[in-house]
Amino acid sequence: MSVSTKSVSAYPMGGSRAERDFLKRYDRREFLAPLTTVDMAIFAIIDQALQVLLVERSNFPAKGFLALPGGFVDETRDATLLATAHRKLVEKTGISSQFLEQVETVGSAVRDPRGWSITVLHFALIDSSAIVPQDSSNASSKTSSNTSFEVIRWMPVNDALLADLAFDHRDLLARALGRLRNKTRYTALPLGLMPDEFTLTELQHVFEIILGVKLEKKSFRRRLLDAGAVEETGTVQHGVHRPAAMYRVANIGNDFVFPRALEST
Amino acid sequence: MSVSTKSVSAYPMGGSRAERDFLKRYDRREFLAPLTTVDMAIFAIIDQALQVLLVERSNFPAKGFLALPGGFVDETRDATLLATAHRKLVEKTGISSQFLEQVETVGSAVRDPRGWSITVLHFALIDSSAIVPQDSSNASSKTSSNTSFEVIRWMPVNDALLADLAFDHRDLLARALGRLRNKTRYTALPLGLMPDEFTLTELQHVFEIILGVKLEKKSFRRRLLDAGAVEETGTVQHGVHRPAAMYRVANIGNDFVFPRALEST
DNA sequence: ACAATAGTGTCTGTCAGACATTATATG
DNA sequence: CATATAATGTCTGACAGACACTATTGT
Repeated sequence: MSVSTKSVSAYPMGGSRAERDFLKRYDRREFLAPLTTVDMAIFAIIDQALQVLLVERSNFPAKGFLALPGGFVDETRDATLLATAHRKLVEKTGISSQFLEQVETVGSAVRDPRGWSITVLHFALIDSSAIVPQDSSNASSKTSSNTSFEVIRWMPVNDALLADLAFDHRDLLARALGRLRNKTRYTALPLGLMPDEFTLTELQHVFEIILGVKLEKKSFRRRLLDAGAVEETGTVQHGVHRPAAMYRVANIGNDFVFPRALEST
Repeated sequence: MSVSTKSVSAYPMGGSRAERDFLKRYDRREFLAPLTTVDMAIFAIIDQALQVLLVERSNFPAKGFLALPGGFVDETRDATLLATAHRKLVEKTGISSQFLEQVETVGSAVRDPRGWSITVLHFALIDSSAIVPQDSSNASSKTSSNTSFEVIRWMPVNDALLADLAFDHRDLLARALGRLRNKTRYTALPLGLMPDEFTLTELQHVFEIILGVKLEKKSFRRRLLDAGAVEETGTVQHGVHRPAAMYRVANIGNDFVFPRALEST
């Protein structure tokens, strides 16, 4: 009740002399902030299974354990948290992806033995056929906290959920996977896992792998075609029997949120 | 390919001597982490409008500007990020709420003049009739970064979205509001804004205030009653005309996700 | 009795599920 | 031409929207 909206000018333009003095004297190093990292659950379909990229930690803590790739914000290179996540993705896979999003942020006093720590968890979906094998000695895989090599390994998510991962990474993986599964029920998100061209049957199989249930062919095609999420390339894929029309992702970047979820039961 | 799942024991149990040595020598103070805060968009229905709690900043930077309440993780008191958010809520309103959730985390080099900063944005829904006016001199409103009083002010969200808020708080408010509006379309989330007892007409009005559209009475009642989200208290509210049955929230803590969204158009 | 609000009956439209049917390749 | 897979036709069921209708109170 004491501040009128009109009485203040837009922040941060200008800045009073007092504010400038404050900022000149301010030194972040005087304050202890939680250890903050960005962790990635990078998914791809490999050998007809949903797999997640893990790294073997080459440094303490949890040295030798498998972990989700991640690292610290590089203040000189990353303009935003999404940029940090994107950088991590490219470092590990050599490719970029439109299908990169924040899942949630987990922070607690006990999740890392170094002290109160926070991780901003993201997931990324990639087309496994586009992966560029990363040289382990690649300088870009070094981070401010890690100057050694990290061995990359893909593992089926069902195995990874049973493995002893570093820190709370099994829980983080479960959260990322939960988000992916949920969004698969009401969006066209799994398009992010497909190669440039694919058949609708192949796309349906990917949905089925993620959800762990069989889907109705007719409903599935109707949804995606009516929404304009995919478009025919004009070519066909010849197999042993009737050839299948090839499709590509249409209107990439669109979200394709469907009005009802699949398998609501 | 080089690490067998079986070859590692569960983390963090045990911990090798080398790991213990590493942790003994490790000092977080040597690393510069982004400035990390938890910010809150606390919503309530006041005067038939959706309002948000703002504070007038009493310290630099952005001194004098209105801002979403927030602050640093208190490593000695907060076990998790949710605990930090909950503590902030209680400090500002004097009450607790089951309807407190993380929205997203925003981080960039430019959002705070002190340097690379991150905020973990949450929203909370409260029953305005339960608010305990907080003494401005309440010691618990002091944080490690702020030892002065903060003036609390409720403002209709539509006004707040046009006001000059500190930092990027107008954007944060828009994000929290977007989440609230979206979830209002397919969950029973606005129950968090209701008093202990209410009529279905009152509840419908709250939904309408949030969404900014009129809803169909029959559909609205059918949804909530069929889902078991509310239950009759057995009492009625006498007004000028036909009395209305009073309801309370049923199965609090349940999420009540509906199979279809409202006003999908 | 009338005005105003609470509450119900019931029809329609949309879209996912089920499943039968037709289409088109290859061997 | 037999068979496997691709692709379509069409009926059903669940549930939101529309809106007319009935119910119950105070004045």
